[in-house]
Amino acid sequence: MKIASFNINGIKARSAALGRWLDEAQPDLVVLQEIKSTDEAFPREVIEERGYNLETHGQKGFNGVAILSKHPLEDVTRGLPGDESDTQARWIEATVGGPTHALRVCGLYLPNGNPVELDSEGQPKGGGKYAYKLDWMARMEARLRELMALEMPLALMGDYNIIPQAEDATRPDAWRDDALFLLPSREAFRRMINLGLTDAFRACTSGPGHYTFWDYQAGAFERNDGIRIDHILLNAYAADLLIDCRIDTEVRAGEKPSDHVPIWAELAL
DNA sequence: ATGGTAGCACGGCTA
Repeated sequence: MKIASFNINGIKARSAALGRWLDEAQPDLVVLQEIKSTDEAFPREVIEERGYNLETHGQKGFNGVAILSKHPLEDVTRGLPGDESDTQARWIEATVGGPTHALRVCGLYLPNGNPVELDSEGQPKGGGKYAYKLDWMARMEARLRELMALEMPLALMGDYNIIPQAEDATRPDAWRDDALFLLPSREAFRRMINLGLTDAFRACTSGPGHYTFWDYQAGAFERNDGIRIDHILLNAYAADLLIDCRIDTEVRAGEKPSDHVPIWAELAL
């Protein structure tokens, strides 16, 4: 089973590009981020006409996530638990059955967190975007602790807005004080990894020069000035089934591309 | 310090 994550940056503007990639890559399951659409306005045709089931968790204008799958999706839940007042659409879960095992999938769009606002003590300012990011990550860790009790394969994938290490950026110095690379961000990411998750990409490929995002501005892609912030994390049941994980870099050179490219993993299930 | 680009939706926010 080939599973993938793609920050589509606006599904209405990206239907053609998504269709081209689906035809080429033939994934079994995809989580999308930044659909920037309500559920009602989502252009479902491009997905459904290719034989995918579709579950959306949308929002007007910003954010929004979705799961598409050739196999039926079961036990779909929407929203990250832990804060009833949080109205941002950034989390969706579903279970998909393969020939041999079922897989629990979480599709996530982790908050960006910029601008970083700190108080006089150097702590994230309450109500600010960086505090929201760290609060959201704490809630994700709590949900992950529940999911780790499931004795079945688990994949958490999406736009994490986290640069895990310096080698995951062309110019790490440029990101030193950015919410994507600040130490508290990377510590919160590592805490989740340390609960027993495998970074599928790093299980298959080491070294610098592998990115999933290039800014639209200043010709970042042409200069290969990128960052690796879209990740597929697997629990041990899923990591034991990992065959390969790759980034579809060439998608960024296509017509009217998203600023992110897809990342996918092949699992033996 | 600014401006550089893009999406949504039509003004300004988000990234």
